[in-house]
Amino acid sequence: MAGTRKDTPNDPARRARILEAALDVIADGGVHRATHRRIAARAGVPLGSLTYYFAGLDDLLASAFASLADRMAEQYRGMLEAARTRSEAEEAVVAVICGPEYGSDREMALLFEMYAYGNHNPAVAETARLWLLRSRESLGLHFPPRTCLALDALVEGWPMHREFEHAPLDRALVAATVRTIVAGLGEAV
Amino acid sequence: MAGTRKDTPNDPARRARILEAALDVIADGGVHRATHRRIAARAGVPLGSLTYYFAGLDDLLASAFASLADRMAEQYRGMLEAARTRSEAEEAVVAVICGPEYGSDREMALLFEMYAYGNHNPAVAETARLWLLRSRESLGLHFPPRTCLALDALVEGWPMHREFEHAPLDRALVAATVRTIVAGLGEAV
Amino acid sequence: MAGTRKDTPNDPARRARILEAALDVIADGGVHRATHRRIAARAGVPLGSLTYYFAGLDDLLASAFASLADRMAEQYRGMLEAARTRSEAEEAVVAVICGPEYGSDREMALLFEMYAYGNHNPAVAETARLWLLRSRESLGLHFPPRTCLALDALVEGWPMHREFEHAPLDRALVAATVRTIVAGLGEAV
Amino acid sequence: MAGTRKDTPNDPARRARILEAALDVIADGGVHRATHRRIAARAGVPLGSLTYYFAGLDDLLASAFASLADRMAEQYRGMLEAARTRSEAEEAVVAVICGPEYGSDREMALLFEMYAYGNHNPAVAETARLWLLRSRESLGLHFPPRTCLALDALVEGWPMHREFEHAPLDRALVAATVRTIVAGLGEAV
DNA sequence: AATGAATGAGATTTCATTCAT
DNA sequence: GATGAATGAAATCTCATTCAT
Repeated sequence: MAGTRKDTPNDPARRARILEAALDVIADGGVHRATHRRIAARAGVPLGSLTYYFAGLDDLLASAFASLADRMAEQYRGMLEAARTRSEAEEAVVAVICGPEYGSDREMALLFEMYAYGNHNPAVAETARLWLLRSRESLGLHFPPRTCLALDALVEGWPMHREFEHAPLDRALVAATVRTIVAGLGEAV
Repeated sequence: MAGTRKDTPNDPARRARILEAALDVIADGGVHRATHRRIAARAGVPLGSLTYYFAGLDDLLASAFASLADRMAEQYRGMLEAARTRSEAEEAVVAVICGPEYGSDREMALLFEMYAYGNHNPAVAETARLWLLRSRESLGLHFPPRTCLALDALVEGWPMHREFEHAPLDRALVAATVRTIVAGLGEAV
Repeated sequence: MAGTRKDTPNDPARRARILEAALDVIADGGVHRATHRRIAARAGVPLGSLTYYFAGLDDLLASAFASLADRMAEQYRGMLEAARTRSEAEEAVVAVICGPEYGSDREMALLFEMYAYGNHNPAVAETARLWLLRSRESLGLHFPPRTCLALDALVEGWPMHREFEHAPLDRALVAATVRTIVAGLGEAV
Repeated sequence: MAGTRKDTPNDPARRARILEAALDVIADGGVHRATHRRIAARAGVPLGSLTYYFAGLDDLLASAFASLADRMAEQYRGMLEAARTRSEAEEAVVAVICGPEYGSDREMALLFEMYAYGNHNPAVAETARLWLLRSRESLGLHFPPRTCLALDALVEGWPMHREFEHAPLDRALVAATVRTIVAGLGEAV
C-alpha cells in the first residue's frame, strides 16, 4: 500500500493501473456496478483521469476486458506449451478446467462478465471471439482441430459448475472425459 | 373512464408481463442497463407499478431470472423426456447444444447475464445453481451421473462458440462427441 | 419574498416559475451561461424538478422562449389594438420602437438571445418565426401588408441602437421615419 | 521530425486561423457550444495553442467577433464607396439588406451571436457599438446623418426576416422603402 | 515559444425510491 | 390496491485552465 505516493506526471503505469482497478471493481460488483467513481477510487487516481485516458466508460471496460483476455490467453498458451507429450497435454487441459494453476475465482467471474457484456458491446464481443480463437489455437499445439473444438467446449463449460456449485470438480472425471474425447475423436481433421 | 384502460385494476397477468419485459430489456442492453423506467415502458405499465409488485430492482431482476430459469429447465426436461431410447436421448442433447429447438440467441444472452449477475446476487446465484442441477436431473433420465456431469459441461460450454463465432456449430462433431462421452464414460456411477 | 414557503405537491405554478427563472438567468448571463443549476437555484426548486418537467435543457430553454414570445406578442398586439386612428397607430409603432411602454432592456436582451439561439435550435427558430409573423399581423390591423413589412424591419432593427449605443433614441426621427414609410408606400397591397 | 508538420513553429497565420475556426464553431453551434476543444479541432491546432495565444475563452471569442466586425465593416464600406451617385448608393443599401453580395447566412447568424453575447461581455458590446458606428459612417458617405440612422435600422432589422422566414426578401419593396426614407427625411442634419 | 498531460469543478441527465392520494 | 408526482443522489462526461517541459 504505497498510500501517499504521488504519481509523477506522465506516469506510464497509470493507464494499466486504471485497467486493473476496473477489473477489480467488476469482479467485486459486476459490470452493472462499475462506475467511473468506483474505478477511480480503487485506482487512486482523480476522476478526470479516467476520461482523459479513455473515451468513455464503454471504452474503458472494453480495454479492461481486452487486457484480461490477453493475459489469460497467454497463461493458457503457457500451460499448453509446457506440455511435452500428448499425455502431458491432456493433463494441462485438466488443469485449465479444474484449476488451481489457471483461472482463479476472480478470473472466472470476470470471464462471465465478459461474455455477458460482449452481447451488448461489439468491441468486447470481438475480444471474446478472439479469446475463444486463441484458446483453440493453444489446444492446436497438441490436438487435431475437431478435438480442439470439443475440448474447448469443455473448457468453457465445466468451470461454471465450479462457480455455482460449491464443491471442487471431480478431477478424475474430468481427466477421464478429456482422455475419452481425445481418443474417441481420433486424428481426423 | 375505463375507456382506454388495458388492465383490470388487479390484472393477474401484470406481474408476469413485467417479468417478461424485464427479460426483454436485459436481453437488449444487459443487466447494467435494466432500469425501472425502461422495464415499465417496455411492459406498458406505470412506473409506480414496479415498486408496487417488487421490493426493488434487485428483487425484480432476481424474479425475472427465476422465471427464465424455470421456463428453460422445463423446455430442457421436455426434450429429454420425449426421448424413448438412449440414441434418441443423445440426439436430444445434440439438439439442446446446437439448437434451434432449444435456446434462442435471446435466451443464450440471458443465460450469460444470469451467470454474470449471479456472481453478485445471492438469490440469482441460487437460481443458477438450481438451474444447473435441474438440467443435470433431466440428463439423469437417460444417463448415469458421471456422464451427466460431462455432458452438462458440454451443454454449457459449446453454445458459447455459437454465440461469439458467427457460424452454426458442426452438428456431426457435436453428435460424435456426445456419443464418445456416453460410450467412453460407461455405466459407472 | 416568500422565503420559506413550501410548495404544495403538484404546484401548478411551478412549471411557470421555472420558465420565468430561466428567462431571468438568460437575461443575466446569456444562453451560454444558463445551466440547470442556476435556473433551479433562481426558481427555488430542486434540481431534479427541472428534468421532471422538461425533457432537457434545450426543451426548457425552448419553452422559456416560447413563453417570452407569447407574452411579448400579446403586449405588442395590445398596443396596436388600443390605437383608434391611423395616427394613433403610427404613434404606437413609435412607442414599440422607443419604449418605454414596450420592451424593457431585459426583454430586448432576451430577444437577441432568442434570435441567436434560434439559429441552432429548430423549435426556437419556429418560435422566432411565429413571433415575427404575429408582430406583422398586429401591424396589419392598421396598415397594408407591404407597409407592415417595412415597419416591422424598423421595429426589429432600431432597438439595437438603443441597446448598444448608450443614448435613448431620437423619438422625433423615429416618428418621422414611420410617417414617411406609411405615406410613401401607400395603400397598395 | 518536421515531416508532417503543417505550421512553422511561429506560424504568423495561426492566430488568424484560430479566430476563423472560432467563428465557424460559433456559426455551427452558437457561443454556448464554442469550447476550446472544438475550436482547436476545427483549426487543426493543439489545444494548448489556444491558451497560448489567448488569455481565455472570453478573450478568444471577443477577438473573433472583433475580427468578424472588422471584416464586415470593410465589406460594407466597400459597397458604399463603390457607389458614384445617390441612386447607386440607394442600390447599395438594398444589396446590403437583401444580399447576396453581402451578408451570407453564416455571417448573419454570427451577427446575432455577437449581439446576444455582447449583452454579457463588455468587450464584445464595444465591438458591436463600433460596428454599428462604422456602418453608419459608411452610409454617411452618401446620406445626411438622420437618414443614416433610419437606413441603418432597416439594415439591422430586415435581414432578420430573411433568416427566420424561409423566403428571399421582396427586393422591390426594400428598394421602395429605401427611396422613400431617403426622399422623405430630406437633407436636414 | 509552444504544447501534451493532467485535473478539479461543474454540466447534463438518469434513476431508485418515497409518498400522498 | 395502485400510481403520478417528486426529489436526492449519483452517474457519465465535458471543460477551462494550469503546469512541467
